[in-house]
Amino acid sequence: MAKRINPSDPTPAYLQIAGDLRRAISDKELEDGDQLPSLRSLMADYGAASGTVRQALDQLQNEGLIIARQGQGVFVRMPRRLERRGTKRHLRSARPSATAPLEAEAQAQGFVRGQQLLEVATVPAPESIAQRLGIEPGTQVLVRRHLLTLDEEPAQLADSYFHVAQVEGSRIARNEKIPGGVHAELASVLGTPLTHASEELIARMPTPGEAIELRLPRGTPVVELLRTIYASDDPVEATRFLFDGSRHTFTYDVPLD
Amino acid sequence: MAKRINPSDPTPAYLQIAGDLRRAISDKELEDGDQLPSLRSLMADYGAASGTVRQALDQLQNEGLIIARQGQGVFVRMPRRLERRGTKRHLRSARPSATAPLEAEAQAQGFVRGQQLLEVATVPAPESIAQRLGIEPGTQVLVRRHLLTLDEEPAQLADSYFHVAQVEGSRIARNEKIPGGVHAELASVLGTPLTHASEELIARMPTPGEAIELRLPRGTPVVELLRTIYASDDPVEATRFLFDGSRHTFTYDVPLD
DNA sequence: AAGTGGTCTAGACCACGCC
DNA sequence: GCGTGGTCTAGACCACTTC
Repeated sequence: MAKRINPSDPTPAYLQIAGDLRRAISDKELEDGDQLPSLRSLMADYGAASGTVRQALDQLQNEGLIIARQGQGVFVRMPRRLERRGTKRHLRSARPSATAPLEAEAQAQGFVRGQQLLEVATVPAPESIAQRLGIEPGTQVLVRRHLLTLDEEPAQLADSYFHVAQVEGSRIARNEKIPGGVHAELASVLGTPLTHASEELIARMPTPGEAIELRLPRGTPVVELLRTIYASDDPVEATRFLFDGSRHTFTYDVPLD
Repeated sequence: MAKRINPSDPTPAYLQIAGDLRRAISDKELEDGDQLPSLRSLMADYGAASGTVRQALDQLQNEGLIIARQGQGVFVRMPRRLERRGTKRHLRSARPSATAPLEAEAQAQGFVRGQQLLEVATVPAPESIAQRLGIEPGTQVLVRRHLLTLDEEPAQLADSYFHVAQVEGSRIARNEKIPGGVHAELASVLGTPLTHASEELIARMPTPGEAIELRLPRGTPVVELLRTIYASDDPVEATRFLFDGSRHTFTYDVPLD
């Protein structure tokens, strides 16, 4: 490693230090989980003040390359990603109830997947949901909130919204898991199959509240995904997903012509 | 605004300051483009040292909420997003040459879209591309590199890779724009239509180099999208897109059953 | 107790944009 | 010239983890 600041280089010292460390990581001198030199030893190595070295480490944290753990040290961080298939996936009105397909998919990729039903409630529809369900904002809707984990770590929030009139009295409106899956249940309650869905994704930085819910370290973007499910062109479910962006990849099939 | 640090609150002072400013933004006291109080006036307001106020502003920059411009001030930042449709989009082997569909789409959304062909070259295939084209890494492939702009600002990089044998001698291999579009040309060169594509997206923070190429302020994630185009199950093109995550949304249609 | 990262001070000086 | 943000110092003290 360079361990020297070049004063004739106009690059700020903290970026020179960050650059040295970044190169060490991309050259695999330091790999996932490895500990970086301590803040104090970097100060000594480079002859820099603590604030300067901190800036360098902050920079790399914000790039998502390292994670600092108080009392322990600073470590390289390169999490694996779960592939989420947007097509030919789990969305089937008739579903083999052996093992849930999402479960199997995660297992095949070597993850332990967990799912918690956090809440079932009736609430006024948020703007983005109302728009997609084709109702006025503020109309009462039923919401089922889930938290999903990968390898025991929170990785995804999913809030699914339904028209109250369509699901009241059904298992969907009760605070309990639905063994065959919500979509099979929804199709059966409606008496028509679910025909298609549309998905809209954006990437952004999390709000502080979201960062806490998903336990996101600095430098981790989230992917917000809005999925609308239709039965014969009528929107029957709208779900707002919030994914840990560092631990997912999203795939879609696109037919041409 | 609060303008006061509560010493009995265990929340660090810089997060209290950031919280005050964040609330002002989300409550629309400060809107897109508005200038925040200067660093020095915040120091005076809160009775905090410069470093502390800077930490607060850094925090908000990393959330993508504000942008600091040296010599000018700190401003609220909420850019609009271009919708990129993953389905029924521009990918047609026969394409009406009136106005390019992507162009029309951007215009309909009120953006001025620009496109530059940066380079056409033959290079060894990067790992991720080789994998998707079904060839050995390092095999020579033809690449066409584009930079796309929205409202005169760089917003997207796109590197499209082709099998050398399939495109040599065609207009695709020459350093010039292709009026009817690359895909119509590719289908005609191959003598078969393009049948389908797959897209894989990840969200992450940019490398410093990428941040410069796309002129990304701090707190802006990128979306890296790998698209593979097939003609009868044979991969014929692989493109690596890099989007300014703050200025795009991605939409897909998902058929069910 | 010793070592780690996290916060904060009270400055100095630099670089940039605008009038 | 003046006001803006950007970098940096040389510390102090706090919070957390490990032994």
